[in-house]
Amino acid sequence: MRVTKDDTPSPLTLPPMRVNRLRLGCQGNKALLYRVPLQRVYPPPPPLNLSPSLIEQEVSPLFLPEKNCSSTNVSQPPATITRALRSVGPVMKLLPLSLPPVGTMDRLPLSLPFSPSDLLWRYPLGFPAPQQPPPMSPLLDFKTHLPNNLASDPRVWSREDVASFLRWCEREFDLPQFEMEMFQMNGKAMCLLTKSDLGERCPGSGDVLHNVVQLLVRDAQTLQRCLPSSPVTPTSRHHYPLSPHHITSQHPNTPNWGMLTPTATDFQTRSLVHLVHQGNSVTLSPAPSVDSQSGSPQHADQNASSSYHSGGSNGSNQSDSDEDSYQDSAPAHPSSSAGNTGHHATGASPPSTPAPSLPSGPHSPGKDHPTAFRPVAREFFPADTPEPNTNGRLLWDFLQQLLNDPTQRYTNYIAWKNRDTGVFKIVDPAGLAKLWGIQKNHLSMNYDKMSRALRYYYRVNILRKVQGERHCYQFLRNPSELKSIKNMSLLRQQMSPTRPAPSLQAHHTPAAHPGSGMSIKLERDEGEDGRDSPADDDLLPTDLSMSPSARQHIDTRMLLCQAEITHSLIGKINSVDHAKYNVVKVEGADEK
DNA sequence: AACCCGGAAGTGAG
DNA sequence: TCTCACTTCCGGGT
Repeated sequence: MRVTKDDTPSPLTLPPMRVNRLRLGCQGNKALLYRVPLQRVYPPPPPLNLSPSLIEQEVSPLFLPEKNCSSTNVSQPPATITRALRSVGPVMKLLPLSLPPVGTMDRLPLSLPFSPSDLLWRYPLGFPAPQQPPPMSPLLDFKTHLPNNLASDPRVWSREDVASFLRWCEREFDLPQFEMEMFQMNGKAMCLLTKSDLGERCPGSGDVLHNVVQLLVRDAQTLQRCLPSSPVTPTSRHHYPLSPHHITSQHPNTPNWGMLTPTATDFQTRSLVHLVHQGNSVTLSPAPSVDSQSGSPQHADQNASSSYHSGGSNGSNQSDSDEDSYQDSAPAHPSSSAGNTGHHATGASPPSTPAPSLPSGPHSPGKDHPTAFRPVAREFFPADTPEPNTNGRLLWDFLQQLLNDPTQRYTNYIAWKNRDTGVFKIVDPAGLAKLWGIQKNHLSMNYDKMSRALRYYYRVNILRKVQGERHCYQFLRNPSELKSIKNMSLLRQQMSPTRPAPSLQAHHTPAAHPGSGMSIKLERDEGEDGRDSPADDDLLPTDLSMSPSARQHIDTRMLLCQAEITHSLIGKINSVDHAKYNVVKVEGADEK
């Protein structure tokens, strides 16, 4: 579904903006938003729906301590405020708030991607937080399926609660029966068990259990930070003015991509289903795309019969980010800066095309505001899956966005040669590099450097060089896979402190998951370019820093296990969510 | 000369 | 402090 600007402000992403940031400060007793010097601002800033006035109304009473609030000290946000805001989690995440780069426009070779007024909808004034639920993870959704008697915080569970939880886990995750004698402990004690502890107590299920517990704990901690008497404490479930048109959810039959996107540990993410619970008039639309259903993402290898482009049933190869369906409202036109002859398509015009909803996070303005600031439902990966600020910040994602620009404004820089196979050509290497440099605020970027970054993608099978053709590369992953790469990367990051031990659960096989949209392939690159791409490359899809030799020492099983666990968890979450969806679903909402 | 490759070290954000 | 995704620089090859 495409949404017009009126409907949904498109938090744009491309190209980059270098703008002043707003920071929260205080003056006297009042909170202020003030600018801080030019900083790098990435396209999808987690929108913060704060306005000075509202901050005064809503925040000041609770968050503004008298101290630190000097009328003269406007140059730095009082740490207390910052902490206070941080303490409520992403809902009140500071920054970046983009403002029109007043004094910096001239430094922008590109026209701004949006007008100041655009910022109003990008960062609508208003303070939705009061009724906004705290950051949720998908787990919070399935958490509601915990046995009724269980508190959300496992640390307060009694011994009986623990037993109840374990039984529930057995059911929910198809785990082998736990030996209850091994869990004669209360919840607090259980939470203190390490992964290996749990592994010993329940071989084969320990890591799953550990992950679940840790996620619950983390959520509980997050909630604890959010709930206390803060103005952001959710007070109503009806705050989200979600209309059927603005939130899509996953069809129960839809592969897990929509739900998979938010990593199980992404606590800045609320699943769509959660939103469904928040607002009771949510229609899940549009119908899942073929891609989403397609289950197993396909590679775009030359010999792949399938289309690279499997991700886009609408005919556009939507990158993961594109699947977020964003579009810039008025993307800067590169041409002006990169010395290209690019057409000024929409320089000052409002987005005429559907606004891609940024992975701006669950707290994007759209979800918090009734009409004007609603997030755009993503066509293939429904609005539940905001991705934490990765859009446009990853090079491949950036390229995808340019390539998939609906109005083809960047074809002077980069263009598909064969969209179906993911082959594209960098038409203007220098110009593209410049754009990338702007995006990353590395103004000395050139093609040499950018191409080095591209070459790192060979290693992880995201890209390959098209032999014999200058400036031609090929995406080896379809959008779904790219999304999974991102997810896995995020998950890996988030779970890094508790990475699973290299144990492979017997029932977790590294096979593709039919219908899940996720497949863990051990496909080996044809190797025509001789790159080192061990079979497990796919398993570390985005770990660009790892040397090939180091990669060879990676315990593939561990990775598989991790992926499987992740998949299992998310799949469970998904299925639970679906079940819940069936309950909550608005009448008349057609699942098909 | 431009492109392409990949090693190595550094950077900055999270 | 660590990881990740680059960035920067480079020597070498085509």
